[in-house]
Amino acid sequence: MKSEIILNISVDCVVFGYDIHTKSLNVLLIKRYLESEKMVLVDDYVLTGYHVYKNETLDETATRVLKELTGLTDQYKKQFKAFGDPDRLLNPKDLIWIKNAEFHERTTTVAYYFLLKTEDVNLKNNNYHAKWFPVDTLPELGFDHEQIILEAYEDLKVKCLSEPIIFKLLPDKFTINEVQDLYQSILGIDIDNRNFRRKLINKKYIIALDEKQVGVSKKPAQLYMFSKEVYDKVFQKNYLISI
Amino acid sequence: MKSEIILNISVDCVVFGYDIHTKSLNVLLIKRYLESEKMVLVDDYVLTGYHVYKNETLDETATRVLKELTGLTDQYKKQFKAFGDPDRLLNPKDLIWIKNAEFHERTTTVAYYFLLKTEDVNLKNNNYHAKWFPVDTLPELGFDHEQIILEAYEDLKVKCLSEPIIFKLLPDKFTINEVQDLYQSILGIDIDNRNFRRKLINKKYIIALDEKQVGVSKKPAQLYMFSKEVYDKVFQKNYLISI
DNA sequence: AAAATAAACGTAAATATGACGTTTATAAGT
DNA sequence: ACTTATAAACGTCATATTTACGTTTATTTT
Repeated sequence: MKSEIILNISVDCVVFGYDIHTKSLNVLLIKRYLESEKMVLVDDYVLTGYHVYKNETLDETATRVLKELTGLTDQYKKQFKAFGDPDRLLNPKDLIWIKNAEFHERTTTVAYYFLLKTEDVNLKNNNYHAKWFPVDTLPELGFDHEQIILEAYEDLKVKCLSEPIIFKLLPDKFTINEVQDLYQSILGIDIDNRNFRRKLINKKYIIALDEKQVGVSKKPAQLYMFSKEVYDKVFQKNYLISI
Repeated sequence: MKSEIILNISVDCVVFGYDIHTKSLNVLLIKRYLESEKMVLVDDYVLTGYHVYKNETLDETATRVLKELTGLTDQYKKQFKAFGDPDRLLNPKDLIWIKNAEFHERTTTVAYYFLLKTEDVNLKNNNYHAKWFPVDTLPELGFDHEQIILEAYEDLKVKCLSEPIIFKLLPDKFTINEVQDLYQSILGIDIDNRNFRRKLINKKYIIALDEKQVGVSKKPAQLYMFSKEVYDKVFQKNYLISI
């Protein structure tokens, strides 16, 4: 039996948003819907994604998908993995049926993650029932999207230890303790504040500002910024992290 | 003007092979050929790759492609990036023509790299004119394959500093100096032998064997092995490499 | 003015690193 | 049997980093 296969290529986006107030790392998810005449909602969540347009690069698709959902452009994004199992979009019960069909669709998705601040996203009037979920308490997810999120999260954990992407999740001006809270949220560990503080302040690319917190009800903390210029200069040499 | 687009999905494989004797990290390339009636060779090289079969996962395609070229199975492989620019397979001169065509093909490729020992590959009687090239002196490459190789190499450089993948490129029993030579080849740096030696020997997962080199014309070196079991135990805790 | 508290500073021991000098075991040559 | 050449292996010291804690300070609230 000869059976046709219809290939699709899509981009799925894991949008990580950090909430500096609740100190939680979240993922932005939308309600799954069936693509019939009307949008019929299903009772689980999925990542946002879309198929790749004709003259579009994969990066451009990812950027478009993020903009459509959040209105944001120019956010940190990283392509981290392609998912292409033949049956990745099917429920187990559909499998027997599909094996005998005359054709079936197959969608390979290239997965990206974005790093941004939850406060930068306005979820009012969005058409997707989009909602933030803490990365450690995800809802039921459609397709293979739970796996995609978990792999994105793993990549983020590793990457945040070797590159200064953490600062994409923080405001331009931040306190040392806010950085520590963020590391603790992402990695799920406790860090000694006194050692962390010393280590971070000693970095040349962490620059103390002439400014302190305002509107806090305790001793206001010193504000710092991250200098990408300094970072890039410093790290031209330091290839040998360990071995 | 309405124009059709034909989607293809392929897997391309960057096969890294380390030659312990010449101490060089190589990439296995084949001659590019035109898919007309007969195989017409072109004067540049490309990676091995193939389209993804109907019921195949991406990983399975990569495994199949490696086996077809080298006969090898069970080698370390890593999917590291998808390349999907709309015109990535075209020469610049084709671009004007294609923009007005009624349809054009577009191939998204999911790129993998493999780590293995050159000596494990038998290149006699291969149908692809396959040849090893040192990673720092690549020949002219077709399509966007030079970029793919360079990105694979970058990924390898970073990854070999944080994970023990280096040992996939060495025989089961190796000397300290062989490990040093390999790091130096990959990273393109010089490492102090005395410090490197101390550091490596202190790792719990580097295990001294009851064996020495044979057939060398100098003092024969102690042989060691890498223990994945010990490594996995040790690194359950050590999440915080730095920060 | 006192209390509460997060921010910020300090210290000493242990460990790791970087930059070197020295000794040793072996095969090959005499 | 001795010497030589050479890669392998070991040693040292100063400096830097990490770990595990204790203490002080600046600010707001009571």
